[in-house]
Amino acid sequence: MGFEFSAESLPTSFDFKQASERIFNHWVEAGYFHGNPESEKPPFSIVIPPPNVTGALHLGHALNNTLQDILARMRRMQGYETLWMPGTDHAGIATQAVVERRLKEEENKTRHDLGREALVDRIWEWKGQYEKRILSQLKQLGSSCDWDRTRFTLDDICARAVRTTFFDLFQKKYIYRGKRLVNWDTFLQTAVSDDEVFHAVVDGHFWHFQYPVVDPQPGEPTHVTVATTRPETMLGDTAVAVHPDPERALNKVQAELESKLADANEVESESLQEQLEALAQRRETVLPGLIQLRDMALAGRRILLPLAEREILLVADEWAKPEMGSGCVKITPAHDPNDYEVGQRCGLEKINILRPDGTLNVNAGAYQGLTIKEARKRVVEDLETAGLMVQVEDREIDLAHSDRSKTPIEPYLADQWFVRMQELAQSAMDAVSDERVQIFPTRYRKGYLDWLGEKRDWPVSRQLWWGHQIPIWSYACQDQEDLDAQIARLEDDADVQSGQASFQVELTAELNEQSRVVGDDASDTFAVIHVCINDENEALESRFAELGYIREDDVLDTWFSSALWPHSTLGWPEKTAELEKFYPTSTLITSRDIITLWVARMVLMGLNNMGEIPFSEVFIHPKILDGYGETMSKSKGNGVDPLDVIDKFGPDALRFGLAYLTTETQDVRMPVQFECPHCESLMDQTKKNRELPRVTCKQCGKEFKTQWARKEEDLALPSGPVVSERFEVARNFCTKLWNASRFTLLNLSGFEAAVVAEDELAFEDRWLLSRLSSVTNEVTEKLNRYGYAEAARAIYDFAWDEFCSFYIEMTKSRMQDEQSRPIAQRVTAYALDQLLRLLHPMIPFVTEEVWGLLAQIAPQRGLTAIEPAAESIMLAAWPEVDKQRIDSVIEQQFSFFQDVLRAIREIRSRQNIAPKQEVEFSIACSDEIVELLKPMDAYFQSMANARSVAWGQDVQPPANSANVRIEAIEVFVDLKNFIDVDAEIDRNEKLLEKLKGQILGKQKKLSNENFVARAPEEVVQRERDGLMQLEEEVSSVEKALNVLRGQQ
RNA sequence: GGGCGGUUAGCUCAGUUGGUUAGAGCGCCACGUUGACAUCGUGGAGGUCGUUGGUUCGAAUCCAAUAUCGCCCA
Repeated sequence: MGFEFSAESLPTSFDFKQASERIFNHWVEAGYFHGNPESEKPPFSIVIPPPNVTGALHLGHALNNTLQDILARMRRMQGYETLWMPGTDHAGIATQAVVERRLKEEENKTRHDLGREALVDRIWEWKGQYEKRILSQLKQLGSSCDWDRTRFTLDDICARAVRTTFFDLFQKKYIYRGKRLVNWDTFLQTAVSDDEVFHAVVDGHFWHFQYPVVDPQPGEPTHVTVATTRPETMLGDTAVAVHPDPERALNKVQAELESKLADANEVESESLQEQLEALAQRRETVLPGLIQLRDMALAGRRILLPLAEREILLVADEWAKPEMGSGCVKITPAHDPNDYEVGQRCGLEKINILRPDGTLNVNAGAYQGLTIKEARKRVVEDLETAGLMVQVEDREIDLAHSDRSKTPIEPYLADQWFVRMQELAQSAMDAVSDERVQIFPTRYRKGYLDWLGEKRDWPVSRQLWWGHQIPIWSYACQDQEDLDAQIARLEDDADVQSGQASFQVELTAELNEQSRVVGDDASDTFAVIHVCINDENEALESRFAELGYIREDDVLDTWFSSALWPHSTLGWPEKTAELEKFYPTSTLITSRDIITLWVARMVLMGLNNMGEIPFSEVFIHPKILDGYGETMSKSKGNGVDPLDVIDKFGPDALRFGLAYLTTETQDVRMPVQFECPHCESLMDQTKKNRELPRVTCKQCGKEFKTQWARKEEDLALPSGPVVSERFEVARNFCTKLWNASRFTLLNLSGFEAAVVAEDELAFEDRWLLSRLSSVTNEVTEKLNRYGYAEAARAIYDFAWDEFCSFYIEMTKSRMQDEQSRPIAQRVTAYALDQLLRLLHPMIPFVTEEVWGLLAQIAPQRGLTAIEPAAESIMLAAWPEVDKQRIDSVIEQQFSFFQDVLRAIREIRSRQNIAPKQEVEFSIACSDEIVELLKPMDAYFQSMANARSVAWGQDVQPPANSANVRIEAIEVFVDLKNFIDVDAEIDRNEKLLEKLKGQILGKQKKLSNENFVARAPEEVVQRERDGLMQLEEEVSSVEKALNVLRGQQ
């Protein structure tokens, strides 16, 4: 037996920088990450929530992927054929916007200067760059994805799945075209989604003007007054609304004000009082008029829209607020979301007055061709000229802006493709209701079900160039004859008959009748025929093009392709071996903001395409917030790059730290710091300094750059990474594990594997094995239920407090002893082996490294059976719980030992006795406990430098002593001449006070008849026992005090 | 406006079905380096569990109201 480790060959900390890449490459090359569809093992599969290629990964991604990897690695060790499918998402609008913005910044060009093809090429370049970066980040994290299978939502395989799905839905008549109010960016000429809109307060005006009533009867008002911040929209007005029951509405407002007044303070009540008075006045002056107008509305009376000289309706709708302004409101359904709703409720026409570029269209009459700004000016002038302008107020306006172009958003009615959700949504609701799909934590079910329950049709068009172009070719028919001819031709078409293509007719007139949209181009079209083609088929596509069919420009919502992810990545619509083996997938791990956008849609698409749910469990994990409770983001500057954390603390520390934080209920707050690149000191990030391009270090006074650096002089500075101290715990833990391993390796010289018989085990061996079994059970169960933090805590506490602080300390003497060494070595090697396996899913790198080292000196090991160590810890079996080993008696006994040890240490500490100074102690306790503790005698020596002098019931305190009582055990430390009497008196007096307080509390409880009568017998008994115990303790403290006082 | 969640030590978080006067890590204080580990060891100080009311013999825990912060939806 020649091999042994030397202290020199094993550094005192794990060099992750040197080891990570080597270890990871080895795993990849050995093919451990590969999911084999031909395997006989039971499957376990996860699809990655594909990170989008807009930018690099942040800490939220690191968390998401760590959690997936922990499960994947555990399942692999448990003998499952595991597939973790990686990939990225094209993220239509976000990615295109980033590239367009750069194009503008760097070349001062718009996408129109480049054209569709060239722009898309640019975006592919961007994608290539960021995908590479993202995949590299995932790999540095240690993600055990099957990298050979990496997919992208816009690659050929995914594209085919999208095309097939769209065609299927089209055939099922789930796809239709309709109008929808979108956030229109007139600068970029595209719709942007709600979350790409920001609101900013700007200075504006509030114009009040009058519309004449058509044929007013005697006693009726001749005009109604309306107000708006956007006067030009009046050209698209189709109604004026008044509240259907203005009196009731005012009563309600009054009641609310009064109830507020009831419990308002003085300052508030003054203003509330004023509001109430104004309301009362309003009842006098405004209410009668509103009631009259309401009646006129019900009678179907009309208003004359000035300038346009059109008659519009007067309608009754709750959107009108009788407590505000004139109580009447103009309605422009095609250009305001609230008015759109009113339009839907009241069946109003929706008149679009805008062109995509933000100039006015033919519906604006004389104002056609003007920009919005010009039109506003002219409309205001013309209303003034007509004597209809009543008042102009200056007002701050909360205006929606496009995040992309920073220009104001115009609500705009646009053609959009929709997916009909009635049946699809129901199927996805059923899957969760009957628990084929389980969502954890369960509280997220409600949001999922509520959202799907609305069954709102899904608008899938995006006015972009980057994405899956909608595979529809449309033909506008001029009249019935044209339509009939086209239909006849299509019905005869061989490709239509063979199911390669499918068509739908959209009758424009009918559609316009339904929603009464007045557009600027639709009026002369009789009907539109839409043809959908089921696959990339250039011949077929160009044949339709030649027939005058025009391809839809828009692309599909990114979520459309992500919705197919669990089956598209496995090769659908081909019937692949992968689908057969790994679909449905086992679990989905994601964050809560996309439960509806993504999770719900995967369920319904999985059911539609595969006839089966895409996954049986969903785990929703917390979000990572900064120290102020704000979500981390690049744009705020409070984001942490996982690579910075990995660089500073190592991948294992990042992973363990994240797992340790993943509790069920809470989001994670993570205060972040800048690390000064000059002196390495940390500086708290504040709301102020996180926005600066350069920051001055408070420690050394030197400057460093941040992510905001743009100017050359800033960029020249070294960069200060953003990190968080919260990973220190995890880093320290990894180092602790490394050093415990190091100790073990150094003490395994001459190790020989052999079965260890039960009676060969020392007391502490049996204790450790008992604890190990309990912890194995706990870790396994917690991870099965996504209890990451609980599992991490359990294994952390065991490894640190039990394995290191006690077991290893106790083996130190055994390792020096020829006789006891072999058993101590075998148990230690076994325990370390098991501990490494339990930790491997969370901290794969350091465990793999130690595993390899352990194999050098203990290539075969085990307790009841000797087995050769697997070549990699990834191939090692997950520890089994050995229930036989769990021994509560031993654990109880061991805790007595720990208590006594702690008591001696405590006395040493409070008496300020130098560690090198040996002390003598005696223990007064029952014979049974003596029997238990006496075998541990040597450990009191080695772990507290204390020598026992007396044991048993008759032990009397030495003359100069300090004592600690633990239940029925009293520990005396003989202090001889170095006693600090005052310190002891002080401490005993404090203790006495505390004990008396506790006794008082218990006495009070027990003298409460209700308690004795109603509380369960065992609880009462526990109180009685506790009281007795306390009284005994008081008497020993009093005794000790007497002795001490005698010595003063 | 609706839904969900948080509020426990200076900081970040645990706290099973209600049952001894509430725990951890970091930070703080004191002491300590000849050999696994100073990214460490030993000991200590530190909390009327957001507020108010209720249920109960008993509430951090259950109920109601309220404040405040966050997220989602409209």
